[in-house]
Amino acid sequence: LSSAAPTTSGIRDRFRAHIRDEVKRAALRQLATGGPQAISVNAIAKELGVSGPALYRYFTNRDDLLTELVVDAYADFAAALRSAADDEPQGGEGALRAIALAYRTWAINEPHRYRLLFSAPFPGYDAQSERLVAAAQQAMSVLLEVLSIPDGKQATVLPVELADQLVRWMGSRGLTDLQTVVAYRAVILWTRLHGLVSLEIEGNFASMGLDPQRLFDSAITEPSR
Amino acid sequence: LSSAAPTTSGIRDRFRAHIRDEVKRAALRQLATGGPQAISVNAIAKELGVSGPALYRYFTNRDDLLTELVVDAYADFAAALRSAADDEPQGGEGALRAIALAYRTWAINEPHRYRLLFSAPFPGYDAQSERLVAAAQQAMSVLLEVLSIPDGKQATVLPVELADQLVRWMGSRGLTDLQTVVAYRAVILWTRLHGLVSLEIEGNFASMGLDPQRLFDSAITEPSR
DNA sequence: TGTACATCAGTGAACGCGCGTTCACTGATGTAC
DNA sequence: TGTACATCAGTGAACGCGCGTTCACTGATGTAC
Repeated sequence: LSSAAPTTSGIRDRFRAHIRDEVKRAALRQLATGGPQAISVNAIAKELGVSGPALYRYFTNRDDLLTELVVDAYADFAAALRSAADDEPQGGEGALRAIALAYRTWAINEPHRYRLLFSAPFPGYDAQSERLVAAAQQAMSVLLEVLSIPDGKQATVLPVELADQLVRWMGSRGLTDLQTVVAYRAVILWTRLHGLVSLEIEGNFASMGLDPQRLFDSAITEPSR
Repeated sequence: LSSAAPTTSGIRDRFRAHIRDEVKRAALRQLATGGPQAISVNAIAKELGVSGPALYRYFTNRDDLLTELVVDAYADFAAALRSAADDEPQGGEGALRAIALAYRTWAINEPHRYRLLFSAPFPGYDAQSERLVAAAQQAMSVLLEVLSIPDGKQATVLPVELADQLVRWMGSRGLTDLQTVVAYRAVILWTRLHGLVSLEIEGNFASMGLDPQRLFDSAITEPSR
């Protein structure tokens, strides 16, 4: 019923918003502990010292709550990247470095939320809801825009089809003044960051005795190797 | 009880092995459909037209079955890479290409199994069992060995600590005649392959309108960009 | 300012469901004499 | 070759558990007169 945002900000509405927040925080705690399917309406209620059905005053159902978590994570992640990019002189040598660092830091600090965005989603959960798609697209715009750092490298020759697809995507996202090759570079950079970060998150480097931080630094320092 | 491998290969033993296999295949089907936690003893039994408790003749419990699946996946994945490497003239220009292709092909064909290896594992599942660790280490040896392709690039200067860690890992895996820088290169290549493949698997490129195959080809064709 | 009423947060019981696992058992099947 | 016995695959009932969700309800709390 009542998952609509409260436009009128009466006393009760502010109370509602506050509780919604507490529920979400408890859900994130469970996510961090036991993975996505550990998020349980009843368990959250118990954690908040309240009966299970009480939560249905604040979220229409479990899926509604999960959607909220994902949407929040997208926004949070995008904001972190944006902020890192804004702190740095645009297009400077350190820009990529700063953004890469922000990317990793966010993921390392909240691996479960990072997984929520880029790893296997909730089982039996519909990831095609309008809200979700919108949130995802917005975050991806920020991510790729921020990673679109022109470098002095020789021009890459892209297959026409790929170039077309990139142009189409850029158009749909309002990034019209972007070189196609730069957009391509941004996508590639993203895949590299994700590769490093997602393997680190699952403990793959640690189990090999490699220091993830150092590995990341080396990989980022000479991105062209 | 009876999860030990049958050394004596009597009639009943072969029967057992056959059923064990059918159970695993059903489990993989459920994994493909509903994710890791959709693998249910009772559901598998139903699919095989048998009562739930019957399966306890073949696996001591659910975790035992899961372990089996993961171990199999590691072996299978490693075999695919090994085979691709063996089909190619060693160290040749096409070697990396062939292995990258094999890597992607395996992952694309069985994304759920690929996730089993490199994405978030089963919730509440102990991934530290001896069998599992052994299987994982063996597969990683193959993966990195196969990716250890010397190239003509200028020497990379690695931080001492990272170099030490790499040497130690190589030693523990019996890869003594490997240059440290080449091992480093292999790790980096792995992170790039994983980045591309894991993002493709979750549909991230498709949702941007990008052809994953073409993107992969471009990324692999100019790995130094 | 004081009172009456409508709103709504939260409760407890109940629903049907599926899970992993145990237990005592039946009955077929391979094996040993 | 024929019979007796031990093995063992599979059954059905039962265990305790937790899940999401509904329902009719109580009682406090904000609001309107």
